[in-house]
Amino acid sequence: MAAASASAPGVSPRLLGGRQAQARRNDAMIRAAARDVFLSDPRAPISSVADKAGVGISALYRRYPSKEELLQTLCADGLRRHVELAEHALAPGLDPWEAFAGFLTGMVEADVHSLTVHLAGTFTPTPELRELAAQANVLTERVVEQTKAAKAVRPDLEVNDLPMLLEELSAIRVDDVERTTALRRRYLALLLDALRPGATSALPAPAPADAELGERWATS
Amino acid sequence: MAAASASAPGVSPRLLGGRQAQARRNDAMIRAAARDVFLSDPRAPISSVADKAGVGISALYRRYPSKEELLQTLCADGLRRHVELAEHALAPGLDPWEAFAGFLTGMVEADVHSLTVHLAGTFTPTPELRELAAQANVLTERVVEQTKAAKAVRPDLEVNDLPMLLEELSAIRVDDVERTTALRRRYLALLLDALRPGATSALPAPAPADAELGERWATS
DNA sequence: CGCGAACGGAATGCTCTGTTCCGCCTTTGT
DNA sequence: ACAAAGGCGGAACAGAGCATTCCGTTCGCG
Repeated sequence: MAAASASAPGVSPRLLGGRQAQARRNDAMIRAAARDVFLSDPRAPISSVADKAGVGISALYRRYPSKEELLQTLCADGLRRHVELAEHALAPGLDPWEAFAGFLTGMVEADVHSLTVHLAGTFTPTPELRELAAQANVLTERVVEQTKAAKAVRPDLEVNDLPMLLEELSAIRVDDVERTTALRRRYLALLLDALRPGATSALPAPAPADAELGERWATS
Repeated sequence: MAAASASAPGVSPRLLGGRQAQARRNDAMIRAAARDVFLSDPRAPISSVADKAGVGISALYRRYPSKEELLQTLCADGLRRHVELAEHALAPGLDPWEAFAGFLTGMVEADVHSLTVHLAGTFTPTPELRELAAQANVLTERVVEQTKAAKAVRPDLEVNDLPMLLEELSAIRVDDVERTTALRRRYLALLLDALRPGATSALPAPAPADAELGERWATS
């Protein structure tokens, strides 16, 4: 995944168009590379994205006028995924616990938290971003409410616990990406065991307040 | 805690010695400031330590020849605390679960993980550090073994899970330090609920291997 | 065969930091 | 009372890291 296609002269001769095809391929490579790189280090230099994508820096700047816009794009992608997952969990007919657990699982697998909250400090949010974030917030609240209403989680769990729990899980990280996912699954399972209703000890402090979560995504 | 004592001329006239007393006070201030600062950001500049301590940069460099040595000192402090806590948990006569839970609680309250693992990337470990780390490792293993032998934790918990779980907990962080501790207590309680033995789901992936933990503290 | 979109990657200018250095102030020894 | 010396504050220095710009090159297409 280092630098394969863009530099070899005769490789894969015009399977698709020519220059335009490369451009479209580069588009995808860059998106993917940016996701990978910034997922593992939100403050990574833009050159490492170019390196990972196997393209030059100009290819990057041709598409995104600045690093900030690239990050905003990635963040928006993450928020959209967040919304999707919440909507799926709210679909009628699902087992409440399965819906809730599936929501968390999806959030962890897509590393939505890293894509949104971790990136949030590194650029100024656009109105669109705020809009998406507000939407994600509302839907997430609804998911938690639905689950609590069905008594499918311990009653002392609050909405604002979720970002913190996701923060915990996204701190799990080893060099290998797939192994990281596997490990996160392990500790998510542990977490889910603790969240199931049943004889459990009382939680010793109130859940995070909105302000403590950084209110990066104020509901405004 | 900004800059109170060091700059006002007539304040607190020689309550203790004179220059030597200030030096000793600075010593403590600097240690504490460094702990606070690097705990909340392992890559913080050294000037922010000086600022937080309310002293100039020279006061710092008088004591520690370089940033690296300061970090090494802090890390050693953390490891020593780690060893203490493990030894305490191994003291005979304690309830196995209480010993284990107390160990984790102590590790979290002192933020040992941030002091050791998080700092570990930012300097080259000294032999003394390696020695301490090896000791901490061995004792921690013993704590887990003791707890598992007493069947006081779920059987699928492994020693190498602990660093990851501590990593999770040290990801909990808000601006206010005390509130951070309180929140960590909350999520530690959640975690302990999941660790207690009982009807729990199987964990879906093997625990971290030594190498995956970064083997920063190789047992050598 | 020539035009121009798309690139690669060096060059630029700026910011951030570890470390050094210099002049000042306050004890302390005589 | 005075001069030397320990401590100190903070400006100055040097170097690294990075976003962004710029220029020469490549290659498909008309």
